[in-house]
Amino acid sequence: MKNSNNSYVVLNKSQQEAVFADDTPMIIFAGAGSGKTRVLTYRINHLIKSGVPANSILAITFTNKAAREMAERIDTVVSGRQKPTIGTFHSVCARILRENAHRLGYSSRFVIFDGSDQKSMIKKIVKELELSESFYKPSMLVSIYSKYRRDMIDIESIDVTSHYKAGRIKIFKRYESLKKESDGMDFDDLLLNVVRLFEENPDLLEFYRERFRHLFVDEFQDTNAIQYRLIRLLAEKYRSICVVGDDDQSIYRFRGADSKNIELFMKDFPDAAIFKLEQNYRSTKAILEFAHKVISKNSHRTDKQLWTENPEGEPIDFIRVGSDRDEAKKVLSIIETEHGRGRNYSDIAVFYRMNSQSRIIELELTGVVPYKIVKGHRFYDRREIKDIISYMQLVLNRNNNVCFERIVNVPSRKVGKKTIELLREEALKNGCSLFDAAKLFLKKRKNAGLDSFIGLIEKAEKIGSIVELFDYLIEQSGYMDMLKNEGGTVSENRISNILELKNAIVEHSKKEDGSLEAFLELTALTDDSNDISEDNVNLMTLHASKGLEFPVVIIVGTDDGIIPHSNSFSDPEQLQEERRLFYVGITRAKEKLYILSAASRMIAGSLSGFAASRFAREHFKENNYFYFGGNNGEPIRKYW
DNA sequence: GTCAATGTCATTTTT
DNA sequence: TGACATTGAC
Repeated sequence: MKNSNNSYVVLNKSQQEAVFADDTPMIIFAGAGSGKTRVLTYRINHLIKSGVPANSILAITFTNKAAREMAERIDTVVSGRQKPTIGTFHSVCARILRENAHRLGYSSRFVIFDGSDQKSMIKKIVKELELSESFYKPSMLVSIYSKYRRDMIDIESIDVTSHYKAGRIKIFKRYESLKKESDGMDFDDLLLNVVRLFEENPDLLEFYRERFRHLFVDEFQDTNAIQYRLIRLLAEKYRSICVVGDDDQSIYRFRGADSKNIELFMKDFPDAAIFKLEQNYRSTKAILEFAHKVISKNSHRTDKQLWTENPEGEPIDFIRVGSDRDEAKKVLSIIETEHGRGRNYSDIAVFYRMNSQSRIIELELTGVVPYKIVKGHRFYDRREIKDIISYMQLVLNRNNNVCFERIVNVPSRKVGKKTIELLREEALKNGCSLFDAAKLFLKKRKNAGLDSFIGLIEKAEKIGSIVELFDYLIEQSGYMDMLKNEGGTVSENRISNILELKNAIVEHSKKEDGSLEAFLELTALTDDSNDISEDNVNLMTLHASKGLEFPVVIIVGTDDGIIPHSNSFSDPEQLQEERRLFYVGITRAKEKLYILSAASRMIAGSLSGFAASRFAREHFKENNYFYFGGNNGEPIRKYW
């Protein structure tokens, strides 16, 4: 077995202990870069070798990318045709639900609504109920509701004494019924419904306990209450469960992740064997020491100290410049310097706290240095892609009102607000979907555009091959023509995105389960499967950097108010999470780390001043000033 | 019903 | 800054 440096590796002592431990509940505390994926895959291979059927193993990862990586490393020679199930919580749950949707009153072709679907649904509901749009903000409602559901709070039980709460409850109820009507589930439903399914159907629970007799959970510190409940349900009987985590890398509290699940696990499985992986194989001593200084300021950590046999390495450069523009220029010059020293562009990554920071950096890099944004927008979130996918979803399930409304007038068929309003009334009256309402409507009134739309979808429903269906839809709907007529680079981009989607469909159709349903599921749950092959500088948020590593890392925006974000100032818990986020970013670096800070930047259209981040000031003592160094951006170097 | 111009508002992180 | 909604002219 080779590691990522392409040298032959063996397991160190603590790794071996974990890999070959008895099949009892176990928890592995794996520090950053300590080879946890290696341990996980070795252990899975070990189980298979010792006679466990590969297909009775379920490994849950945090991202689909991690799942793919792990799948590649599972020893297929040993497992033969059987394969372990590897996926994220959401994709595994979706699979379980497809097999049993009827028990919950869904069809097996139910649709998955992602975050932006949720937002637009809520927005529509607020309008429909004639509530104040400035008060009931979709994104806020989505997150409040998600929290309710994660905490398993029944909205019926909430007191509605205050009118704003009453409004919310109304919205949430309507949202629930809208989802049901459309035969759709959101991300929370995927998890909740599986828990419900298991708790209400002991036979099913038995079945899946048998099916997934051996459990592995990666990034355990980022599981939420429901996910933990699900794991416990499955694991209780056979108690073959291995969880891997690092409380220092818990950065998804805002999404309900609770590193207390680690304590809970140890309480629920008091006999769990505990392993610690503390040797780091990734970073230089300089980087690791800096990382440790940053994270050790947090309280309530499980005690551990990473160490490495790697060389001391280059010192960390802390660079403070005058403005965000200068910062971007500095990023460019660092990239050019590093590239000049013989590094590939793909060896370099730039991390930022928020997506909006990427723009100014892109401005400097475009045309000079090749770069790619790692899931800035997910590919499947792009407008043209969502449009086309909506077409396909509607073909699959004509009750999907959300999709119907999205595309009935794209490209323009002269079906505007007024017509849709009429269709809604019709649908309400007859208790049917918008699609069927449209058919009824057409019996009474002429509407050429709507008529052609209905015809388009009904014809499409008869097409068997998904590739043919795709071609039919983009051509006959007039979508391609619309883009071609628009002209301009934006439209050209959209066209090439659609062609890329076609590639994905062609690829998909060759797969074992090449169905349209399976494809649509992929689009809802997949993070960008972006080609790693090309030589690009990687740009991404700190969150997106988790699980990755790069020889050179540049962290920008290390200012008080950005990292840590100003929203966290008042909440010590939140502040600790920001520190962990910074720690995650630092520990991605293998050889060289640059920390950048700017004294002023444009935020939301206005210029504001920033002090260097407290996380940096603690260590780079020379920089106790609000502003220094002008625009020259000479690094302040710190040697340890 | 469409389009362009103007106005308003928000900015954390994501499966 | 720019995404997005609303307004007003055709």
